[in-house]
Amino acid sequence: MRSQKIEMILSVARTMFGKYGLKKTSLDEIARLARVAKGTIYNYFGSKDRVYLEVLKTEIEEFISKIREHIGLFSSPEEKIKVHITSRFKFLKRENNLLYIEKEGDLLPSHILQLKKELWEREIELVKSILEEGIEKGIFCIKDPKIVARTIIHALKGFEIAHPIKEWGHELDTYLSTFIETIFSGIMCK
Amino acid sequence: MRSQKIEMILSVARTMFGKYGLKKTSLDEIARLARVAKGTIYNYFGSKDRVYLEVLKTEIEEFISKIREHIGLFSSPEEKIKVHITSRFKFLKRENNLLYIEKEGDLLPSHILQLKKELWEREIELVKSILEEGIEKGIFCIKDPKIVARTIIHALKGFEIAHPIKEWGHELDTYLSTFIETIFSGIMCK
Amino acid sequence: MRSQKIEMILSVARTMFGKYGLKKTSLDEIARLARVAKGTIYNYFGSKDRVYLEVLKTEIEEFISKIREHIGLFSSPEEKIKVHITSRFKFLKRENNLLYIEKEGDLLPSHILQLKKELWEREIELVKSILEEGIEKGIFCIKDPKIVARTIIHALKGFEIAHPIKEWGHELDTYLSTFIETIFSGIMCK
Amino acid sequence: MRSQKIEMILSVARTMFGKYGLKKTSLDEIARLARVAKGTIYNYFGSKDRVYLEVLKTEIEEFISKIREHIGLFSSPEEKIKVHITSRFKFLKRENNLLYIEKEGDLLPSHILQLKKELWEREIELVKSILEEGIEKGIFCIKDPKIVARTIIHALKGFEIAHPIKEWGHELDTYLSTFIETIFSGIMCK
DNA sequence: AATGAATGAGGATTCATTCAT
DNA sequence: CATGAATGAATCCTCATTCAT
Repeated sequence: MRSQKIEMILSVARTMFGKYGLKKTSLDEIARLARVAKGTIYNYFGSKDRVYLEVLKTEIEEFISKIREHIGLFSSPEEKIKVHITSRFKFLKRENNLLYIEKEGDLLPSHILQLKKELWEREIELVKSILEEGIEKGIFCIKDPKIVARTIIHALKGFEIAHPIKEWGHELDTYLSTFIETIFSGIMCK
Repeated sequence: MRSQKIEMILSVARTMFGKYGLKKTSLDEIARLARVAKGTIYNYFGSKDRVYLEVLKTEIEEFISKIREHIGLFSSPEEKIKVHITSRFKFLKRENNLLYIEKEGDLLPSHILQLKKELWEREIELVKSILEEGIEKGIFCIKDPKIVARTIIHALKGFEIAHPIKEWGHELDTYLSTFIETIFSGIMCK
Repeated sequence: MRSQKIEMILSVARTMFGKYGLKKTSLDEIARLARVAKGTIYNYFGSKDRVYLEVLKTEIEEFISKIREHIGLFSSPEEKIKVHITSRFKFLKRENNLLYIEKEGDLLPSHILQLKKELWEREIELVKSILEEGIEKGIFCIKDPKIVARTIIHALKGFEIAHPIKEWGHELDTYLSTFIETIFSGIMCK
Repeated sequence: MRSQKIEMILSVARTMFGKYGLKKTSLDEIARLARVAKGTIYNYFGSKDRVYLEVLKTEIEEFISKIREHIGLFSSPEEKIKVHITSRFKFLKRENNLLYIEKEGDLLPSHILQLKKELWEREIELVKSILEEGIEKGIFCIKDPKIVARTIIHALKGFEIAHPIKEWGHELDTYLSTFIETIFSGIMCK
């Protein structure tokens, strides 16, 4: 059971990192808003990076489990893919999201970048397994499910880059529909 | 005609920004390598951001015109799309590239992010026009060329994120082939 | 009888202070390695300095008694002086030694510096008494045994400064021989 | 020609480093007393260490040249040695001296320690050359002038350790006389 | 007696920007 | 035009010490 102070620190950190990123968020500010001494943060986490890492890890696990949960509600591979995509964006729509695109680019320490990359691989694996299920059932007709999975995830990530969360309204839904449709027309058996 | 000093500054800035990003490049260093006084840079550009902006603008124009040039060599829409994709990556493979994904993420001032976003829109427009040409010629069978264009560009950008330039070797070619194939199987008329 | 915790703290402190010095050793680290809470150290010692003081005192007593013990094995003043010198260096060669030169220089609190100074005076007294014994026996011909004692001790300390322990190999032995010889040719009766 | 600011910084730095040592002197304080911005110090020196280094270098050169100068006034080797010793202490008696013993012990960066060690070697060489001169002239009867030189310098350094400058009054003179005498009785030909 | 959470002052370093010459 | 000296705010991190439990 984590102390209230830790929770407070993590909560503030999540907000600040989400809003301003690792570099532009200072521990001074986190400490001030969390009403703790800066030293306290160091007692718990040891470094700024570690605070970021902790927040990020939590967020990643939430992200993956949320998607899995939603997917679990459906049995047809088509539905699963659709739900994956919509769940994904629903999650990313949350304010101040650390997973939302590459908020920091190259400026993140390598072990943090690594963590992010691992997340994408997990997501790709998830999609791949759905595709394979679809292939077995004779619904999807594609040669390389891994590459198609990658294409899908990449396209979704690319979309994030081009469009800041704030602008996501109806346009997003329209886009997603057409996107999903396009994808399916490429992978469904004729 | 820009003075030789300006050219020198921009040239050095391009290299440094490309290598280390906006935040991690100091004007001190640019001034030193360009063999001018820091004050001189301020005389010409007024701020660090403006220097970055200038470099970025140049690069964007180069990027677009390079792609256009390559596309112009072909007449079939399919070829044009393929060439667009390959030209794109060939350009981004160049060392110290400011356009390569979001090297800086949120750390870039908003008017610079704006500029980048405009670039992607221009690129999407480019692809869209090719798609429309294909539709007219009865080669492509899709409803909304704008969204498909977006999907293509986004997927390409997503790929950049997941794979640092350095890792681009044969894998890139394989990926691109499959990617192109997948895309085409989705948009070509049956 | 000191509690086991105190012994543990002192033991760890000795190692750490010996390795890294007063300034560069943190109580956090001592507490961690001694498997006690930092507060416990404060309960027993009151401050970091006092911990250092305690360790130093122990070491000083060991140093002096070791030398006395070795000297006691010989009866001729010449031998005693030689043995003093060699015992001295043998002791200082031990890893993580608090007495080895001025590991901390001015950074030590004045009452600790005082303690160190007292040690040297005790050592000088020791040598002086040997010299006096030699004078009585007609072996040493010197006017002021106190100053000669001082010279000897000082020269030995000066040697420590110029040559870090790690470099002590054969060179040390050669140096010591010549040093002893030089000293003796100055103090022995012709 | 160094600017007035640089001179001011170095002057303040010399005083502060001399009084409190490298670790315990903050650049904040140097900047404040020198009436410059901290950044200015970094413009000139790049780091705290470099400031210390600069001060130390100056002091070393002064030290050596002062001794040489005084020695030059005498022609007999005996006098030269005596003058070396007294000049040495006269110099070290100056307030806030960086050369006075090992003010910082192990806490100095290695390249600074190196510089200090080089100084002692230079001083030993100086004494050695005087001893050799004395041997040629048939005044000194010793086998290894290098080791004897070392012994002399070491003994002098050892003395510094045991006795803080402040306590140097008459005692110093008495000590030096006896010390010199003892040394000479050991090295002069019978 | 023992703990360990919490503090907060202190210090080195970086760098965009200004401005007098 | 060009310079480059000077600034000072901003930021991360350390650690001895206190104190409520």
